[in-house]
Amino acid sequence: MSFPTVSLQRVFSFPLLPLKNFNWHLTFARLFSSRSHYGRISAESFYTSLLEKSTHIIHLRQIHCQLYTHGLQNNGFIVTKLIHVTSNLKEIHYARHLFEEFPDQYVFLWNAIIRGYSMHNIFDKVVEMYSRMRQAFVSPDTFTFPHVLKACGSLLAKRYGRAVHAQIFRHGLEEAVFVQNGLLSFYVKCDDNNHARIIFYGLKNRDVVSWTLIISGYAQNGQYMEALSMFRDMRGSDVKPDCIALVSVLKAYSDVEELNQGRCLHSLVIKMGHEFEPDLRIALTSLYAKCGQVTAAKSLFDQMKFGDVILWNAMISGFAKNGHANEALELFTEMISKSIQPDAVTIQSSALASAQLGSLDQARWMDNYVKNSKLGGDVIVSTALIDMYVKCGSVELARDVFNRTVDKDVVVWTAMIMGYGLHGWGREAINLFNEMKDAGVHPNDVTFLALITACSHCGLVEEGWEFFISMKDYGIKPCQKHYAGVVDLLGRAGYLERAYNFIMTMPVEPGVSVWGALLSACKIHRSVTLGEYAAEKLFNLDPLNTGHYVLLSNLYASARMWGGVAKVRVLMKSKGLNKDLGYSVIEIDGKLQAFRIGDKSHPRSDAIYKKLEWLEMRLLESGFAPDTESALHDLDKEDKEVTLCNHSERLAIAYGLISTSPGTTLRIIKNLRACVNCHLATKLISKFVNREIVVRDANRFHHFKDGTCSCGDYW
DNA sequence: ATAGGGTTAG
Repeated sequence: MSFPTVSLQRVFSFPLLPLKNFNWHLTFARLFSSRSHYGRISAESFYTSLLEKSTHIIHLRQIHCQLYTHGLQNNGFIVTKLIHVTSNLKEIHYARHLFEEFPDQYVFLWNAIIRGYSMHNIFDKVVEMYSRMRQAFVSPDTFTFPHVLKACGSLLAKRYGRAVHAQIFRHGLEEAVFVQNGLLSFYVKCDDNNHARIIFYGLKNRDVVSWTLIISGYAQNGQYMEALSMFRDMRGSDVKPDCIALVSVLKAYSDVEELNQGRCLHSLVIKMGHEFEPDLRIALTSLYAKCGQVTAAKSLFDQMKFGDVILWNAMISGFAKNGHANEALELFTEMISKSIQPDAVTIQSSALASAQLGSLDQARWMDNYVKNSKLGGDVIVSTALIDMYVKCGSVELARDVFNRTVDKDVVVWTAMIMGYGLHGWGREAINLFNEMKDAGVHPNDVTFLALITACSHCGLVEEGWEFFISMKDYGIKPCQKHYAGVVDLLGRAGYLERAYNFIMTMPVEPGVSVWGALLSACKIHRSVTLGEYAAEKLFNLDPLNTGHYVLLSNLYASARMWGGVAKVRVLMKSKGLNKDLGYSVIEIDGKLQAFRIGDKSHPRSDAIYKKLEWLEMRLLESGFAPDTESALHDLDKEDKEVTLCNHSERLAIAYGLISTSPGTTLRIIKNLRACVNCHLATKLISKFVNREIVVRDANRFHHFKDGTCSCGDYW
């Protein structure tokens, strides 16, 4: 069979296209020199070369026209190639046009158009074309199935995928490793590990892709042990892991925060000479960051000269998740200054960092940045912004973001419900929940957690209890957090016995969060015996958590049991634990200023203390009588700080008063829970200085105004 | 011409 040929003379007589970056003469010269037969080359190789150099749709249209000029429009080889290049240039509609006008499409043409849709993730079209192909009685081959299976997996089209599996079987392709890996990938995406395993063990020749698929399949399902034992099996086989396989295993280690195993894999990476592979760098950076090894992560990050967005994201989220909010935000601005385009994930992590910082100015800046970027429409970005505004003290601005979010999913609704709850607006939370149901969005487990917490924060005991009971109507099984939420709801309201009985009827073993909620309720209501019981459980379950010891100590102190206080102190010393020092942060002109108890480090210290004296005087005039606990004498200095409330909050208020114009809202963030005395004092202060004071404590928000607090003294 | 991985909200 002889291919149609095009003489070079005729080629040169084509009208040459005046296009930039497209040197026809050079193309011909290259063709010419690579041929032994001067003058004549096959049309196939000529157009292949031409198409490989095409960079614009205009080139393709011209080539398409030329095919007609030379009667080559029905040359399957060339048109297939044309469809390929057209798809590569994202001109999928034009590719489809080329396909449709071709007479008698055969398997090559079908594969080309299916590939085109597949590579641009237009999966419903992949399935549509595959169905049409079968209706046309064209037999799919080993090149068709991988695309079709990818589409089925991405669409989670389980039934269709099973049918495709059957067709693969009928075509006798059970030995084709590409097709079988496609099936493996399909079952992994559909969370069907049983079938994935059957395919994997049925494979005669497993390649590195098969191994990677089965490992990441287990990891995605949370079956980390199986994933890692698969990796061991792989090491025992004759298939050598490549970069992608190593990245998958590293991810499994980072997800379970297995730092030591991860380190071993790091040395394997070095041994195999992959340490400078960018993708492995990212995986390693992420591993160290997730395991809290921020310094190690940063040094890996710094060694990368040309990092892409994902590397920056890994580092920013690593900082943000480990409480290094400032470093995270510094990286974010550095990234922008280096003209690396942030994406939705970058915003997410940076918004998380802003939320931790608690600075409303910073939050507004992030919001503005998003508004001016193309990322505003992203639901995940909106959710992150809502949570950020909520944690920076502004439910109103959070609501603005919420209102302008189109296509609200359950996570956005839940974030907003949670926001209302955090600020003590339980009724608004419940109303929003009803709106959400009216909008046809189904609540999930986190939604109910948000509702129970919201009710708990403002004493809506029966409402909260009803939400807990109604979970089963939605087919949602409560987990530890829900049980802890209910214990908090009941206990905080003073129903300690009901809370205890509730714990006793739990179908699962109560965990740290449940006992912690009970102990904290016991502290509020000074129930020593039950509190000691809860503390004992906590010391067994979680012996190194400072918070539990402090709670018990405070419980003893509130009941004036100084022996108990001393006992806890000794216990803590024996475990080498120290109390967290209290501090308060206030934002003035976008700058955060932290104060500790008795802090005199600020340059304006004299003025601050003068204002503080004035505040104390006015407080006494307003009838502020510190709780009698304040007169405690049996406590050492440190215990007094905690019991009396550390005065950092009042220092921050004093600084705020002298640094802002009258009427400005003061926004304060503290690391510990609000104490009784400070809460009372701040209420009074808000009245006589005529300011709104917003305080974020370790647990929730308080809005002080006109002598009252939004929490209704219930926290 | 076809398959696997890395960042990810409440």
